[in-house]
Amino acid sequence: MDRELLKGSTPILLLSLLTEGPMYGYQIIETVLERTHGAYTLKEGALYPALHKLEAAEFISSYWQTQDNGRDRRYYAILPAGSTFLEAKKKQWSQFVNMVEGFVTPGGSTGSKG
Amino acid sequence: MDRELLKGSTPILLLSLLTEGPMYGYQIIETVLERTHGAYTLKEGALYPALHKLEAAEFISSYWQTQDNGRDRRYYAILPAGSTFLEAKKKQWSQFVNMVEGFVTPGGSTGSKG
DNA sequence: AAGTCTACCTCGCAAGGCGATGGGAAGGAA
DNA sequence: TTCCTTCCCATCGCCTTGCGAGGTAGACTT
Repeated sequence: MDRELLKGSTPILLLSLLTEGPMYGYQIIETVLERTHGAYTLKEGALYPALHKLEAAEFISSYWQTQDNGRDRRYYAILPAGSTFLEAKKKQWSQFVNMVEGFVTPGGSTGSKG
Repeated sequence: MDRELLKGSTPILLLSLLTEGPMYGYQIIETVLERTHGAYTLKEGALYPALHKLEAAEFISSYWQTQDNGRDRRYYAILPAGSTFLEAKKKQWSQFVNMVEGFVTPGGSTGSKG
């Protein structure tokens, strides 16, 4: 997986994931790993800064939760503003994909959805 | 258009464009502008370094050509190695798109093509 | 006690796009 | 001639983002 391709798409990934419910960092990494069948390992050095940035922008919120074994985990949950932002990002995403595909397959569908 | 999304996709754009025939820098900028109906302006600060890098990697070659009016233009043409590279990049691209879409639409098609 | 797993986080680096800036030639207007 | 616009090339510093490496620490296993 080309890392450069990832740049800018991490917020979409994170926000989409959190739409399904609150998750904690380590869980996010594992989930991404599972769903991509090991193809993409979200790195901690990318995840945590991204999460913090999203929280600073008030697109997500976090709270610590203690497990039965006494360990604490920091959960992240999406906020309404985050959902709005996600929708906008999704539109940008499909426009972007359509644009690239338009060049890759000039004869094909330039795409009218989005 | 989110610039961060662009990172890493410029070589695909450039190589795809050059597959249609040799082009010069200014022409590439104009073509992208036209085809995206003004949505995406390929910046010179992104274009030329990318072109030079592609040439250094021997994926494209360049030659100066004098016009009727005496002005010189630097044309870029794709090389066989560039075509091979493009195909690999395209595969990466669709895998990447599939991955992101898999998260954006968890219930939808996780995608089996690519 | 040592090792492993979970779970958090930060730092320095590299890569790539952007805005700014600059050089220079052709062509038309004043 | 001078000025402006268009065409055409290119570089530089800045910013953002992902990555590898490193650090902290509690719980459980050996």
